[in-house]
Amino acid sequence: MNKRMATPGRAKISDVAKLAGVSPATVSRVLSRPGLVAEATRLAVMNAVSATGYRMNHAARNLRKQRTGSVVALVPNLGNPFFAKILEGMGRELARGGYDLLVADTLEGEGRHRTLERFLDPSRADGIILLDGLVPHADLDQRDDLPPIVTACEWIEGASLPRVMLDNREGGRLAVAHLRELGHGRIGIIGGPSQNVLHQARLAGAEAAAEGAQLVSFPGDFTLASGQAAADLWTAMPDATRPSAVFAFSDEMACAFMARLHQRGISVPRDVSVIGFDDIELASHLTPALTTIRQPKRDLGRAAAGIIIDRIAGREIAEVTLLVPRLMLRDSTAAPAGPAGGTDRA
Amino acid sequence: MNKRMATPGRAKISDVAKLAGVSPATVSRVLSRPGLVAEATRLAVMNAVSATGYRMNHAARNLRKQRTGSVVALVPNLGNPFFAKILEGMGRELARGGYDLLVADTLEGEGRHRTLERFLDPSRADGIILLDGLVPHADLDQRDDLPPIVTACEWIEGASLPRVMLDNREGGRLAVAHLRELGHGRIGIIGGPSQNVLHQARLAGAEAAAEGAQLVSFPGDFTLASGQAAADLWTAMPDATRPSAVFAFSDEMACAFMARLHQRGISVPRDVSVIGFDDIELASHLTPALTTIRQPKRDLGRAAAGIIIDRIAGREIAEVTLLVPRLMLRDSTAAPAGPAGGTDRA
DNA sequence: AAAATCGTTGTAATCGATTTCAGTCCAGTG
DNA sequence: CACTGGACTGAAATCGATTACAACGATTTT
Repeated sequence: MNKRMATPGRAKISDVAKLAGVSPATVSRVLSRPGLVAEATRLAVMNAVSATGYRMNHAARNLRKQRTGSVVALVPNLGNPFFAKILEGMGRELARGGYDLLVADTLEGEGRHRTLERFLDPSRADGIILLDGLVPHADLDQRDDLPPIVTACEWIEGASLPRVMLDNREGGRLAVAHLRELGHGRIGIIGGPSQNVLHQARLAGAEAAAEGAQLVSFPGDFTLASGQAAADLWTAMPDATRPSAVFAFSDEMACAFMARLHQRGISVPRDVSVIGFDDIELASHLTPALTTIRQPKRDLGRAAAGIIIDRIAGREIAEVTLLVPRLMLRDSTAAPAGPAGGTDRA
Repeated sequence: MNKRMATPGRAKISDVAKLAGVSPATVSRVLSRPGLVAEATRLAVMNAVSATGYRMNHAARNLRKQRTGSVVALVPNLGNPFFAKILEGMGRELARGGYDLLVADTLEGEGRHRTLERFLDPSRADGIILLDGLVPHADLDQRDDLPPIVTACEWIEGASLPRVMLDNREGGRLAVAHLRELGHGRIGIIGGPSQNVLHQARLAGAEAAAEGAQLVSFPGDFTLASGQAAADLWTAMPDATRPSAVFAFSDEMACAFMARLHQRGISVPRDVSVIGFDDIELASHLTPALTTIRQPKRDLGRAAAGIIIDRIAGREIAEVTLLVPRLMLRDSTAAPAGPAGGTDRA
């Protein structure tokens, strides 16, 4: 029953103004700073607004105010469940700050560079949260024609952009220290691409904690497929060199690794211990429940959001924000079966 | 070494025009319809463009052209890995059509209604793909001030909006038919919220295929937690009424169900068969590999994208697009252990 | 030789909201 | 009574790109 503009388009601010018998300026004021307007006028305008079903035109407002009211998060791959909770935390925090969160996929490889260029634009977003470390170094930190940027989770080596991330090194250290404590002396690592910053940091931590233990590398790229492949490699190794425990740099790889081993009749953790990284929601619902290094994902998202908000507002911010990882002890790790009658030695 | 606007802002079209010695109109033409401009002029303009580092202002363009060049997908929960592949297919198809895909989370519950209202706006998106069925019926299909909308996966009962979705009824039928064929006579159903459209359709299919078999309902809401809870209920049932097979309406519930049973020493599929729904990427990497009903997720995304593109272009479109489900036979289902010495009866 | 046409370019209006600046009106003050 | 100041409102400029329209020279047509 509303008396809306039956016309093709929608009511604009001047229509509302006309109906209320005031100027467009006044309508604008009622909508953005009601305090400036006399009570009676305000009511008249409000009535006109609802009578016309008026809704602001974003393009016009953005053009005039030179801001968009939204922050864009660029992720390398929406398919990765790992990002889900991060984005959730981010969205909530941004909402509190009055921003909308929009997520775009950089579609790894292919159009990556192009997608990035398209969104790195102050006329599209007030700020950018970059969760993809594989962007061409570019001079992202020097160009003056970009909106504020913060990198989260991954980061870009060499660029001086603010970063929010897990202490990945410490995470790697925790995992290997745990396996060492259980008594494992030969530890497999299913890592990421070798130039990946997360890979490097976690590996550094792992090496630091290895001490006497030997680390054996399996190729990986964080995907299920590579976890499965690692399982085949592991199975094919001679007993002498085969690690008694494996540290996968993502829960997905750990999951696929375990599943493949199970298919081949190998039992986790009896025959081999497995520890993952991330603590995705599913990790505790796997068989066996996966021991892993937890990233506080919601906090990470929240932190990144907080920082981008501050940067947009021109406030000073921390260059690096490190969150602390935590070992989630579950059922996929155990002491190694003695190499030849092990347990009695204890 | 680029000679960029050193000034606070960026070069605008008039700066480029000045440098190239032409009018802004010509620059605009070079950028959008180069064919209209003489070769020499075109080159001069291109040079000026790269010399100034000019980049178009989206807000201005959107305002003038009355379009945004992007499509917004509204999902109820970014955390659900199920959406990942759908969004991926969607993004690619939209890119081919010249649109950007932006994803926003409706943040189930809380701000849902508000988020929706914010994005349902032609000045924000040229089209909306709604993956959340729980929006207030609203008169979404009748209002003339909204951009084109298509619902995908879920849909809104009663509204006459175009829909793209799996044939959920058929999916339910396939699952139960499979279990029947294996010889299960009492089948548990871990469903969704009872008013959920997916739940209803799948249940209808399940019932249609049940024939003599008895269906036993467990409460569920598609989450891991509810799958786990169902496992506890199942375990607590007396042998006489306990189903020998369970059909979960999501892979996540199936996964949590299996993991919990495993913890309690119950073996799948020996003691109970489990079938899921969705075929998320992880499904084949679970232990045991999960038998499930596959949704062609990428196709679904692609189809939804295609339809919104057509709607935006004003072309006629199909009101309902049904994709066909497929049974993915893996290791979590098997014939029931004979109620009392079963197998010999065959 | 005049007229019509084509290719190319510039002028200026336009999209819709915000905001500066300059009033107008009225109450309070000296 | 003239003046200051405050509360409120409107006129008009502005954000930056697009595009309808007009204009111009050069060529082709009649």
